[in-house]
Amino acid sequence: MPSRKPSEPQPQASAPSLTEPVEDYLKAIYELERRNGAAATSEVAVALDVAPASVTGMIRRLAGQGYLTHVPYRGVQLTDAGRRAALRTIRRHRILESYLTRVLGFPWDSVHAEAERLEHAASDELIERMAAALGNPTSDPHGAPIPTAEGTVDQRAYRRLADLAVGERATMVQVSDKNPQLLRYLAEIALQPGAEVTLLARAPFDGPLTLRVGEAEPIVGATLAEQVLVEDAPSEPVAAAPRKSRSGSR
Amino acid sequence: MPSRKPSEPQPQASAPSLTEPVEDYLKAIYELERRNGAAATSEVAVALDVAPASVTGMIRRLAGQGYLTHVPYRGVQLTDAGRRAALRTIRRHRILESYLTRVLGFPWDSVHAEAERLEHAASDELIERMAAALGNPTSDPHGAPIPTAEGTVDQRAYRRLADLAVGERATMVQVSDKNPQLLRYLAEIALQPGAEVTLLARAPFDGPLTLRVGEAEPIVGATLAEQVLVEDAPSEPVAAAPRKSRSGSR
DNA sequence: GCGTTGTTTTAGGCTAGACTAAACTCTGGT
DNA sequence: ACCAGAGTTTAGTCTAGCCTAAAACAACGC
Repeated sequence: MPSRKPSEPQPQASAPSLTEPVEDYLKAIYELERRNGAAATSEVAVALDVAPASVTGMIRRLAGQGYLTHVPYRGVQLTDAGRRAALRTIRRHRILESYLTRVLGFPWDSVHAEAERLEHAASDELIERMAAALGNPTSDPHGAPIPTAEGTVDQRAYRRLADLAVGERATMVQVSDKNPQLLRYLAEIALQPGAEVTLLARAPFDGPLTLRVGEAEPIVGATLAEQVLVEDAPSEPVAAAPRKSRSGSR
Repeated sequence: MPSRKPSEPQPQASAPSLTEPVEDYLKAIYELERRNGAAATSEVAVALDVAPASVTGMIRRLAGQGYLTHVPYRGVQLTDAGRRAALRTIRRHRILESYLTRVLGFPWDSVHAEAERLEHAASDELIERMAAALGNPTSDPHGAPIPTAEGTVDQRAYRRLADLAVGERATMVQVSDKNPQLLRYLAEIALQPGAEVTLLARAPFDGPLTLRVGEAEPIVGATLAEQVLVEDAPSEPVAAAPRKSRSGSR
């Protein structure tokens, strides 16, 4: 029977035990830093739906605890400790999403919210048992890479569906898990990780794109195409013979 | 953005969304009320490991929100709303315990702590999917009855192992989930829900009891025997009559 | 080089939930 | 019938995390 005296400074063995808000801040800062090189106060505020002043306050505390460095008016960057904590949370989130969809049959557009709450409550033991039950997957249902327990992640950058050249074929690899409507629509047109997709046509002025996914030829907006990441399709069995190469990819 | 005025009696639409501490208080009060008829401030304080003064404060707030009635210096009792909320949390807890042991292979002595945290984070959807995956079980791994989603529970009272007469045979049905050491020991001697147990001898003055469980004849202390609940064994060792009643309420 | 604009920080408050210390109330023993 | 001790409540603080309003700052256009 472990005696409880929760008000004392803990032995700090290996359980700093971050609060939910702290885990959320670190996770959000990690993602912003990945995308933009650094995280601005206002960006964090938007990501977490809190006032900018609240972010400043939290940031000062986290800097004091060694999770990040803050140059006033310049932005924040995670320290190694901060990055480790963020990746741990992200790992939990993605394993939970995987388990909920693959084992419990949740639709892929509803697992984000559920994982967002469970990631703070689940023990390492539970997470690793779920991972094992899934055969230690390397990506979640939306194609996002799952960090290892040691804190390494696949950092590959992918092209956007919007950047394909007309006629080009690719494999869908990833999409953000945060927009249920988008995810439901993608499921409807069968555009999910692993799916083969060909860009058949592109209307001018950022207009809609015509795709081929399986037998169907859905027409999607540019906004959608910017959110879907793809990688080069494995060398094609039969020639799709793209001849009208007029725009350089990239 | 929902409007804010959280300190007033709310219209009570359908999303009261209790906080973790509130759920814990209601659950603890429910259990104490079941056992003792009413819950005393100090009992709640011990159960939740907080100071008695903290309990008084929380109780005043919960009374104001209509979850319980409080007669100063006399104790508290849950209202219907309070009882419903408590049973919801207890249902979640027990379904989680069942899922963790039966599906994810957790040992039965470690699921309590895990469920204690997850019960506040899991959605109804998740709980019901887990319950369905288990075939809607009616009791958890420790034999505690699982309330239905509508809020009814099997309230049968059982005898304690300590109260058997020498020579009497019974079926083990239930034990508290809160003491991991005890649970580990019970697993060692195969004294788990469903096990047949016979009291072979009892030493005087609350001394140790000699049991028969399967082939073994473990000797256990009176304290242990007081925590283990049993029911009359199916009449004869031979001929198991078809018995199905498992849902009697009241 | 200076002011305007937008971002960031400071200052000051609020709530939930916990604490300690002190005051109050109930009850049981003599 | 009283009064001492156990149990309970009040009073006053504390911390985490959020808020708004106002001040400070950076940076860009002219």
